[in-house]
Amino acid sequence: MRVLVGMSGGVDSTLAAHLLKEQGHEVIGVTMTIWSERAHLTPKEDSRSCFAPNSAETIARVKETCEKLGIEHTTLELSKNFEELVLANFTTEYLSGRTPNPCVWCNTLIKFGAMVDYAKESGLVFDTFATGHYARIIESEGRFSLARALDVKKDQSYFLYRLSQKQLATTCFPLGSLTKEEVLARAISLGYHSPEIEESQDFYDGDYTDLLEIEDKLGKIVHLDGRALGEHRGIHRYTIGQRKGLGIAAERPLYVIALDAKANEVIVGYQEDTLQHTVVAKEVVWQSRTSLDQPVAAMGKVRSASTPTACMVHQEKGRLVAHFPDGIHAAALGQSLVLYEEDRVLAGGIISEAF
RNA sequence: UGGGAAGUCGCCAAGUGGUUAAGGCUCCGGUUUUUGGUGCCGGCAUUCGUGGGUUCGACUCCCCCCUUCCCAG
Repeated sequence: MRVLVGMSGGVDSTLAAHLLKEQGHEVIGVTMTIWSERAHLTPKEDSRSCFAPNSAETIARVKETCEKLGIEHTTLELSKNFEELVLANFTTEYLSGRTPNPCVWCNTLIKFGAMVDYAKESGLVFDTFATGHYARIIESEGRFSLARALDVKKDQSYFLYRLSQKQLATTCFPLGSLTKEEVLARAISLGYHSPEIEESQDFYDGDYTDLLEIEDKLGKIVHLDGRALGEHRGIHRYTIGQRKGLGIAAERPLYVIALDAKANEVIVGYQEDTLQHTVVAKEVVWQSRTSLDQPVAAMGKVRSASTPTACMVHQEKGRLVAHFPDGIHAAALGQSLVLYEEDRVLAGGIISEAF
């Protein structure tokens, strides 16, 4: 089989490529660039984004690694797509008082979307696309569903839940059943791990508001009880649940409870005010199930870095409604609700309401 | 310029003769993290409105001045 592997130059993607080759596949490495359109924003020389590095040095390093692996390597320029499909939405969402998750959209639209298409158009021949993501794909009865990685601590299925059946059918995650420790140990023994090959791969390693290019728009910071407590420089600088950066010295810490785009106000309250029990998500992507006839028990995640929480979920028109008996804190509109049954992702969507 | 009260870190606020001048909030740094955010860890007044005085020793007692607030004008 011919496999195209998304390479960042990091330990994970490098080992993924190595494992595929070891399994006897014909492997091609690919790296995409997505920042050219906004090159002027590059905050650091070595800024990288997933397997979309910013600097020529990083790409050179990836090529070196591929040589070492004995595989071909190609770089694809996707910054226009990234700009139009991810960054434009990123900005619109923030202006609307929501908190977008660019990685979720980039994965389905760019990385596993436009880039794969573009790779084929540019003449690369491959059957499957692979990445170093920690997630698994389970096939049963002709249906593919995304599942958590065996190493739950490193699981990245939250960022991948929007992948379609078509995408999952031609994707594989070689690291899905390995732990980070195993990956690291293996990479070190193979000589693929060095100080230059850093682990961290950020979406953007500057201040995200730089990407927005939105003018400051002064407004009020208002407490739930109606008191005006201070001023803000624009609602796009805040996210629901945020504590830091309000600049208001109160008796207790204050958290952002809501963002009112119309009134240009940031609504704040105390920690207990962030507690919610119901989350509604739209733009649903079904994974292990295709619909819900009746409520089912599931584990729900409302943000990437949080442990799944027990909930009852049902379908209401095209939306998912999850009820969390024990409550959750500050689900931010625009982030994703991802539901799990055991290890499998049941479905997920964009949070449109939480209360 | 009559009467009363008060001035301790950016904000709030303990401390009333001998403390390393609490604590909370804000802020800053680190950590966690392929978004944002949370959480966690750490940092943050040699100085108590100013100037004198009493005392072995004062943020704590006394006096002047400055400032603020309340009442009366």
